[in-house]
Amino acid sequence: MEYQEAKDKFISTWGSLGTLWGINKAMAQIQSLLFISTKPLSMEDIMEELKISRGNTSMNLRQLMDWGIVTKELVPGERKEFFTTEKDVQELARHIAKERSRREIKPVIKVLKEVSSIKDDGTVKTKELIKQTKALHDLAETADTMMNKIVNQEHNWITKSLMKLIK
Amino acid sequence: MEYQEAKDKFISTWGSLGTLWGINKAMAQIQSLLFISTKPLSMEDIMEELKISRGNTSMNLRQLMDWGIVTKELVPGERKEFFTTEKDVQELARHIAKERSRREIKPVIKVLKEVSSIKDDGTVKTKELIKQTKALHDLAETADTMMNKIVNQEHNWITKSLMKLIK
DNA sequence: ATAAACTTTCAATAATTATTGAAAGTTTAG
DNA sequence: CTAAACTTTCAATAATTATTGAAAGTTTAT
Repeated sequence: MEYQEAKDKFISTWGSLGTLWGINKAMAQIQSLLFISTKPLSMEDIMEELKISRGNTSMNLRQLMDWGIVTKELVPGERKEFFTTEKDVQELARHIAKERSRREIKPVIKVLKEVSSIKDDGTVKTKELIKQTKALHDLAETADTMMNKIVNQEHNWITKSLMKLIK
Repeated sequence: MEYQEAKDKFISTWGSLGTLWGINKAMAQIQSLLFISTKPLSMEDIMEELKISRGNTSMNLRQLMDWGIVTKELVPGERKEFFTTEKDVQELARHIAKERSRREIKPVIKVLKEVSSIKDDGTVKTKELIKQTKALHDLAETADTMMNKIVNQEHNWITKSLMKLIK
């Protein structure tokens, strides 16, 4: 496999994985492109490489910046803006996990808390609703806490310790 | 908050969270409904409660069965089929994690492996592609392995140990 | 065997989500 | 100040994904 083929394969695979971390295809592809680029890219570069429109590029870059995984770079002597993504996978994972937790998981945990706290009117169905949503709440909260802690550790420390623990 | 309101809130919230674990709205809502039901439900029951068509119900129940989180129940003396979902959250999480890993994460890891194994032609951009996809490969593999192991443990054991470790 | 009870399939349609492109907005150089 | 270089916005459109409903298929009771 040659460079170009490998590059295309990476971008399209990583792009389609976007759903897994809750972002759309264009966003994921832009991030991929930046991730393997050896230098900051301009909007022009990105449009050209991915064959997407200016508007699309602009909107998705903005979202990537909102997620905190892409930043504007000022290149001296250049008028236009350049972009780079976080290059360290560990740091990238940290940002993504933190954002997903904030945007999606925490709000759900809140609802589960509310629902599981309704007053027990003594009926079987109410008891079941309370019991099951409570179980889900506890699971979601534990998972969320764990994920955030794991992802905030030093890479080697956590991998080593966990692997040892789990093996 | 009364039972009905709490129930509706739970079903719609959990339903919209479907994307987080890679399933569609109807699928997630059917699963939610079964999850808090005190008895197995028929297709008729589900259609009625969620106001969705017979076809939609049938297709989504099938998918839930493919995921291994919903099973057919035979009710003696009844002609139609009844459905139940896994009621234990731990077991539910295990199934979901296992399926997602198999369907989405493993294939991506495979591609990352291929891409990161292209021959180094000595150019800077090839070196960067190899380096970055390799880092991503290692991260994805570690995360996948960890997730699967964690989710396959006894509930209390893992929660206690991990919490102690991470605190 | 056949009719009723029930489930599945799938082409048509609806709903949602992503993308374009051109106009409006902003910044900088001269 | 103003024209050129560049970015953002957003209504229109395209692409994708979900949903319906009725016909076809299957199972069971008589």
